[in-house]
Amino acid sequence: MTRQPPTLEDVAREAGVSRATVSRVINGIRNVDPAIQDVVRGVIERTGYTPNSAARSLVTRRAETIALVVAGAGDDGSGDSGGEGTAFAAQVFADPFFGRVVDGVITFLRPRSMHPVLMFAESSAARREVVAYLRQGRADGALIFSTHAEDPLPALLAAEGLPCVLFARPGDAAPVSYVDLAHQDGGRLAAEHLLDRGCRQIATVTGPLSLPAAQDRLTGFRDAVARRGHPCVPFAEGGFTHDSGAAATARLLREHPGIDGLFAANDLMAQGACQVLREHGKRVPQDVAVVGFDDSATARACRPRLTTVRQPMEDMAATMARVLQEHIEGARTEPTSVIFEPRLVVRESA
Amino acid sequence: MTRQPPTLEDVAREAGVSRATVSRVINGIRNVDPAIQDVVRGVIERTGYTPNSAARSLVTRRAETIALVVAGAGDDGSGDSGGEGTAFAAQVFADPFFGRVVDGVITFLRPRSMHPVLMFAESSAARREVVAYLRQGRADGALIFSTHAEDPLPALLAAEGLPCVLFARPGDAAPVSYVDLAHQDGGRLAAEHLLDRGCRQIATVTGPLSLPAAQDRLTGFRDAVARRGHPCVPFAEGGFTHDSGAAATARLLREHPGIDGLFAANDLMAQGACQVLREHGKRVPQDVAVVGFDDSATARACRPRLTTVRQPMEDMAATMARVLQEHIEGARTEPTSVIFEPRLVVRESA
DNA sequence: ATGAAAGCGCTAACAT
DNA sequence: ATGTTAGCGCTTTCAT
Repeated sequence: MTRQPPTLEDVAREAGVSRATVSRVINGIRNVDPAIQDVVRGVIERTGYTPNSAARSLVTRRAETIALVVAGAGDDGSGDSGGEGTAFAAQVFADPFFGRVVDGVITFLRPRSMHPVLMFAESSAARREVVAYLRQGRADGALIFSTHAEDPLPALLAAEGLPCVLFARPGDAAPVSYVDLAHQDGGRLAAEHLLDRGCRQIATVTGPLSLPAAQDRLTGFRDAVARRGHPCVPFAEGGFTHDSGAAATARLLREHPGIDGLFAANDLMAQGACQVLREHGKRVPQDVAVVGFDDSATARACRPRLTTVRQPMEDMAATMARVLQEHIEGARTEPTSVIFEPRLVVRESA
Repeated sequence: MTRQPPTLEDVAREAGVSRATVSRVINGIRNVDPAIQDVVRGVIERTGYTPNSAARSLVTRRAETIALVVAGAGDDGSGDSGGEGTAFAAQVFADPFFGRVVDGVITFLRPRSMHPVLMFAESSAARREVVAYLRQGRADGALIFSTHAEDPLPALLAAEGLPCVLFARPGDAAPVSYVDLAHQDGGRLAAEHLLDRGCRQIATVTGPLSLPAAQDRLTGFRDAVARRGHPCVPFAEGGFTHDSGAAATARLLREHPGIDGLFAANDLMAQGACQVLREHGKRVPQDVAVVGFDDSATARACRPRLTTVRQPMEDMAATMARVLQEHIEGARTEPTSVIFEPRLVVRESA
């Protein structure tokens, strides 16, 4: 029979004051006699008292928790496909990109003693679960990372008036805040670097073109190249995965064996591209220069090390958390957007 | 002024029954007239009622949440070093290994509508935070993944009687449940494969030898090799990171240029090893066969694809969640341990 | 500056 | 089978 943990009541009795006073001391509210404060703090220390957070949330209506949701495709119009986990998680975390996101989020949350709950919204059942979670007050808001455009989740949340902030501009112009990168500028940076290096036949492996981000990187790249006198750029669509990058590069090479410069829309694909190039007897960067995107851990780990367009993921994620917090506190009522600038990191591949 | 969300009371009034009855319907408790059930469900549907989870937790004393904690070194005896995030997160997620963990955990949690809160415990302040979190009742238990042995966290939790399950046997024999891999068998698998392949001069790049897992992999490897007539095996200690694997391999090569078989204690290091070998003009696997460990995403992504010892991470993580759940429910009171068997996955590197 | 008292929304005995 | 009642542990007016 382990004894019940002490409550506010216990502390109050022990300290010879009222619950209200103890509560004030705990929440750092002014107007409490310093002497009493000491007594109370002493009792708290001695008893090892910890406030019960359910009781507190019940009255403050705050969970001090936010949902960190990774949203994917999957529209299984069906009802609740129920249980079973999801290789989706492993897939998402395979791109080290997400580690930097978590890092940025934690940096903001920790000093405010808020905490992130990890959620996946890859099916309509899972999306409903996210909405329910917030409506139950288990989280005060959501940070959403969609791997596909046309994600229905933001609109669902907006319709319920639940605070949320997206990573990347929503496809359907839902009225929600978002943080994004100037992807076109990123594409331009890559193009100019390849051009400046003297590449004459350049091509690009894009991300899924249903994603605005992938579109924009392509557009920025293409425009910059056109501005330098190359009217059309061969491209092949990939899926932001290692294997899709390799496959796309193989296709590109079949049509255009003379390529000497390649821009892959993320590092994973750039790595796949380098491998295929090598298999085709091309040296990187001597025969073909390759530029990636993101600057994820893999960019430094592979050989040659990747020259890449870096997104300041940590800052972007922390900013998302900050904006979300403003919405939660009511300090901000209208949706806003914050756009970050990418920068080129030159290593060995180009 | 947005209207308050409906409460149980509202639903009860609307349905013409008592709160208790509505509560019974929601919690699926028998002994409720089917007709009434329908009415109640109708009202819930119409009003969009969602139970407030703080209120529920207050009485059930369950948060339906577990802490997913990644614990690291850092003993800053100092007080609260306070705020600031941690590149620790990015570092941890850089090993795709963790994605599989999340996958396994979610698989178990989701059907039980429990949720994971992500926490990092890399400093003593952060460890205290984890303990406080559980004591506040914000999570019902913790799943702990330590990157270093001698982690003080398990003992702290055990001392408070807070439910937790570790990944890997604790260094200090804290009285807590854990799930682990038969690392020695893994080392043996790697050794036998290299030997069967005909390697004559084999060596190994170990993990941090302060970690029991790294020790065991080495021991299993060494014993198996000895059993086949090779009394001593050269080894170099790494740190489970890509770069440390590369560095350790370089050292090994300096002393033993004739190596023709190499076992790296994880895939990240195996990848680093392959790169260094190539730089030394050695082909993998023709000149040197390389075996990794984990079977993380990188094993399939790098070239040559890694032959590696697979840990069933998803199953292990799901098992951790199951055991934790048993502790939380009180269905299990004594600590237990579950050991999984590794298996060899043969690809191209050996 | 401090205390008394009224809930927050829910579950769980207990009574019927 | 359903309703009544008593809290769960905390914050927060409102008095004093």
